[in-house]
Amino acid sequence: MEQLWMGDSALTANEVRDRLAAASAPGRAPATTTVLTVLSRLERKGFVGRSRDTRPHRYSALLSRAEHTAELMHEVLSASSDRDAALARFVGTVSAGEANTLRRLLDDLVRH
Amino acid sequence: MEQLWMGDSALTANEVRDRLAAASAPGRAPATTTVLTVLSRLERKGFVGRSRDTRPHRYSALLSRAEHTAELMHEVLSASSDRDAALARFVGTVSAGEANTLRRLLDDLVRH
DNA sequence: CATGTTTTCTACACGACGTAGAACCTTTGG
DNA sequence: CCAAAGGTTCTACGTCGTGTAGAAAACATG
Repeated sequence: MEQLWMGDSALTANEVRDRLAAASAPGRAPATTTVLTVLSRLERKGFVGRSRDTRPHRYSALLSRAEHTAELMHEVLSASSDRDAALARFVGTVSAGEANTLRRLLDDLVRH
Repeated sequence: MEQLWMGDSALTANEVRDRLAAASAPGRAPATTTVLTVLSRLERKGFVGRSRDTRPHRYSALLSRAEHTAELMHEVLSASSDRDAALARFVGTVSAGEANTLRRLLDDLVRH
């Protein structure tokens, strides 16, 4: 359900419904109220924000997809008692390409 | 509920119950059947294995805590459309100490 | 103010989970 | 060999998150 956030930003409930309808199978088009319910719940959980002043409220993701993923990874890692061991296992199973990406990222970190 | 697995390994349901009782508040001691139910569910989900031949069945975690955490991190990462962006965000928010840990781990990767 | 649009309220089904009693199976002391 | 003790499975209930949406309330506007 979050997929659409990460795409653009600040959409109305109806725009979201339309995109969902377009993206999913013909029959699987959710009602606007459904979208609004989900949106409200996501707002309560702090995942999306909305402009209450404009009339058709506009919703937007508070965190980008990447940020959200990174935050989740941190949560998962924090839940582990031995963070270093978990990191080791993690690094030990990334692809070669991703290992290189990580190296580059860490190098960039050094130069502030 | 998994915490105990990661501690030792191959425990009976009663041993698990005892440890839970010891570890949690006095009143909060789960019944043995509760432990067995949870254990069975975890087995069904592939998180724990059990020796069905020995009479008090012995249960053990199939993955260590660290392995499990690493696997979860990979799942989270895989759910992201832009893995590199997510990794970048992740690396950008680790502590300095963990950044060093990562560097060391990546270096070790090179020497097989 | 009537009508169409937007949002909130309320509600239901479903599955995951913690919880555990009842019933069933196994072992073992007598 | 059998009954009691111990272990395991079956069944079940309450709670929670989530997808779903109708009914009702709030609004904008001609």
